[in-house]
Amino acid sequence: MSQRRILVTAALPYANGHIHIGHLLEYVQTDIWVRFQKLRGHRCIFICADDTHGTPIMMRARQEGRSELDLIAEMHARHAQDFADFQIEFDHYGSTNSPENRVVCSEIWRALRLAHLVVEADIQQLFDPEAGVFLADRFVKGTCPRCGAPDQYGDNCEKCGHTYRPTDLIEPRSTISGAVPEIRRSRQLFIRLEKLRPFLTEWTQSGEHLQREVANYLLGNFLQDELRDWDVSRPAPYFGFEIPDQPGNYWYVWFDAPIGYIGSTRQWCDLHSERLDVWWRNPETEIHHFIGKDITYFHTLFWPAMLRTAGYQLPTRVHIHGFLTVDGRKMSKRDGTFVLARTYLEHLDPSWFRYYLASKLGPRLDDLDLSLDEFATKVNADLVGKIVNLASRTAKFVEGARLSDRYPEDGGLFARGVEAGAEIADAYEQGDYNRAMRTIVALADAANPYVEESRPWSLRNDPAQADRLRDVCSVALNLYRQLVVYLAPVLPRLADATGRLFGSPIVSWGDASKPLLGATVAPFEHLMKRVERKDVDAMIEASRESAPDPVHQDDDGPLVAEPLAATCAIDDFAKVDLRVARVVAAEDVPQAKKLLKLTLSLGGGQRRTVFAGIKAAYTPDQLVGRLVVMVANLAPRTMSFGVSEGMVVATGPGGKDVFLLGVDAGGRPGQRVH
RNA sequence: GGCGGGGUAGCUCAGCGGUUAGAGCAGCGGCUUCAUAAGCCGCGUGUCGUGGGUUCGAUCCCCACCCCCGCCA
Repeated sequence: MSQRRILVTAALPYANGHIHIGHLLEYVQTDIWVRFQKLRGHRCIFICADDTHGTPIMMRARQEGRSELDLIAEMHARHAQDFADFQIEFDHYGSTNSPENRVVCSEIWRALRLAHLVVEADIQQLFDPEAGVFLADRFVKGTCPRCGAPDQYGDNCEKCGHTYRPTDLIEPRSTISGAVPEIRRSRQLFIRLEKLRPFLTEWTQSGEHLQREVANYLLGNFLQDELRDWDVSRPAPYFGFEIPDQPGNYWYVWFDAPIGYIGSTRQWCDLHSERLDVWWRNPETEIHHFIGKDITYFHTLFWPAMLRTAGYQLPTRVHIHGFLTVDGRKMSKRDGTFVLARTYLEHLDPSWFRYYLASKLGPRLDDLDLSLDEFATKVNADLVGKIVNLASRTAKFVEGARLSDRYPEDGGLFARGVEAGAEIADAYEQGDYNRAMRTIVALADAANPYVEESRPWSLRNDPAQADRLRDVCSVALNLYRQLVVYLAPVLPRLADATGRLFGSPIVSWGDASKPLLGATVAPFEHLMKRVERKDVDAMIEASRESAPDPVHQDDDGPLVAEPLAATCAIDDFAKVDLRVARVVAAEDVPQAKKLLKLTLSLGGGQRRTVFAGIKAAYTPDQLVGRLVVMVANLAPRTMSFGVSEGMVVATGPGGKDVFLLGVDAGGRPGQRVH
């Protein structure tokens, strides 16, 4: 078997959120494949990175009052820790916001320009006048123009499935500020994919680049008709890379994200004195992308088009998987099935999850169901009951002693395991992990009766049978070790522990075909715990978000529009001096569109002048005499109409929908709000 | 609507032209007691979605239909 050179990627997780078990399906799947290839002795590197650009990152950073760089640095560290704790081992985990990535983006961009694939066009887009940003589809909500369902996103209606443009929405609202968006024109840059349609048709339909159903899907849905131009620029403000030959415009996050595969490889190359071209411009290198079905066309149309144009090697294969469901349903925060990686780790062993996924994963893009009952029974029955049990029921009989120097007669069990190795390897190679697991468990099913019939627990009572006892245990432990070699891509921790048990680490697939002879057996350490249903339940409970109030059916619109801020300390809160104040005078500011001038009394002759943006919601005479809450220690601010000495607090999305906070009966001007 | 995938034992699934259709889990009975209440043995008359067709022979091929699921920038 000649050594292959293989570059593997998993999709770059977005730096806007934490890793959850749905993400982990992909990283575990990929990590297993990579570990398998390495175990087989191939040269294989696993490259990934955080995907850091785009409007959601920008908005979130803004809401949290920090820089984008600060946000993505924190997420990078958290992601890396979550992955490491799930035993997902990258050769390099970079960031799309790196100098290396910018260089590769520029280079690919130049190639696209040279190939005359970049065109300009004016488009109409919704713009949030309050936040000052153009609104991506998912930042606009409104009423579906076809079926009238309220509260639908800007791209399609969840109720009737109709797709439309955000400008088609009835009564659109920005989910960022709640403002009514304006339609603005912007000049943007597009990639003319249509020119590459013959190439893409050929590439997607030939060889083993894609799963058959994916190739059919592309042919039926996209490649049949003229390909639309792909909008790859975004006007400022945008968190990303500015386009060198188009100042004030940025590459759309989906342009630089896949390029991150190359950018991150480049960082790895610099760290390891490797040449990028060996990995990305060499037909002898295999490139494998693992992705979820939701981002299929980015990786099977746009990405090959970019690679082709810039002279990079095309993917050998794009491995596409389905989504993770829990107990047959979409992950849901309310059901507690939207489980963060961190929450899982607080309750359960990551090895269990890796094994469960492996036992269910196949080469196709079906969704994978995490049935919580099955999770517990499968792990307990297969791993603990059958496989690990082979060691735990025999190792202590030979603790501190040596295994036989010649492999004893075992009725052909070990040889059968060697033979099965080829099929197991083939299954791993194909991504048919469930077949691999079934084959491995079947070997364990054959090994346990051997122990049963050989009765080592009886043999140890008779000193004359010492050799026989050692032989029986040598067989059982070698069969166990053989299985662990086959499981090593899935259960690296178990492989490590097994290596320690025999003082001989598992380093290659070939370790499964040679019995370990004469090795000294170390004191037995527990290899794997059973899954306790109560721990699973506790994890679900910890993930559950409280059910909505049964009487007040409040929707999640406000929280979606403005997610909760980061935790602050009580001292932070105390810095803001909120006071009850009485409005003693209120007058219109004719030159201002939004403002009223309020005179507030804090009692005892203390007066403050405050300009409040509530003109659309209140008339002056509605306000005079009432109590409001004001920020009393806000630094005064000079406005063109005078100095504002604080602010009144209010809620609501803005415009006419502004609601002042009141004070229940008994509150008095000057009292502090605690 | 179009395209794709699927409908096999109570549950999860394997098998995909050929001997009486399989495995795991669950259930029942027994054995064992080395092991983390683990293990071993035994127990399945299932219209292989429905109706036609091809064939010596169909769960497996062909046609029609029914039902589920996914996708449709």
